[in-house]
Amino acid sequence: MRERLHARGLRWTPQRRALVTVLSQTRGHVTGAVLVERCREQDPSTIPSTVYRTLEVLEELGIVRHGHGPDGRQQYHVLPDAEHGHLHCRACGGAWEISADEAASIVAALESGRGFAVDLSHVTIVGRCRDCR
Amino acid sequence: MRERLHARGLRWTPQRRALVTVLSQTRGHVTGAVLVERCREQDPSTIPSTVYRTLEVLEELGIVRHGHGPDGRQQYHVLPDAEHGHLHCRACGGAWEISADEAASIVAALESGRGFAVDLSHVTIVGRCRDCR
DNA sequence: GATGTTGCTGCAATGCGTTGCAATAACGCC
DNA sequence: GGCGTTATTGCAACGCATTGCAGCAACATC
Repeated sequence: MRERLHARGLRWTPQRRALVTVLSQTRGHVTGAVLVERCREQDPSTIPSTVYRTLEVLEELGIVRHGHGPDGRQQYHVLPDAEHGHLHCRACGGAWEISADEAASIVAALESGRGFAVDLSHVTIVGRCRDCR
Repeated sequence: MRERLHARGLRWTPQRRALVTVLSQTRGHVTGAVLVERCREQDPSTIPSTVYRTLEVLEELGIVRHGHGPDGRQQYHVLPDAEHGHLHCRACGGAWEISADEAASIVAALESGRGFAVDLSHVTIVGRCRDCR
């Protein structure tokens, strides 16, 4: 981590170390607020704006990705094995991942039809799941 | 409008009238904040929470639909002629609509594969447009 | 037109996230 | 180790949206 930051002229600070530590203990999806809270557990003096700004930096480095939940709130996921989208059931609140394969058809359609490059990891599709219909 | 509200046991108030007036003068997409501001122009005593609550009611009646912009903020569109999704360019901020036809492939894929019913109007896809790539 | 119900409003507080700015402290270099 | 540069931090204020609650007022009924 430190080297990757330095390579871009960025700095390795205690606050960043704390967030990276928290992230390394995180699986799946987390909201920004949860990350702030977990950082606070480690260091109660943590400031939200610092966390959010660090997340921005880490996203540029490709360490995390963020999208928005059905309510529009931030959702981060760490070190995605593969790029994927998100599926949310409006009724039960359940969440699933959409694999690149599953999304291939629409990605290809927008690509060829409009020349639009979809950022799949930022896609959240809302609707109703099988059980809730 | 009044009748549709009454049919559900709801009430027709001056505040709702104001918002409906604003909406009737609105085309395309608007953020919640903009709607609040426009209502304020008509009636400076407008309260945000009332506007948002009324929007909720109108959404249940199918008068408006809301989704989230690339930043997660609310975006409303009025009386959609046809259900459609949204496409946002991360670089230039441009926005386009995705027709039901264009989205048909993924809607069908999620439907048959998972039994998931997509709410297309709530879908926002972010990426980079042809010009910005 | 008066009255009772109960859906709505106004308000205040809260939550999540962003931004501007001055002070701080990493880092490279000697 | 000391020094200068400048990326970061802390803080305070702001913006958008949501929620709880007490009082108000639309509406149906008489």
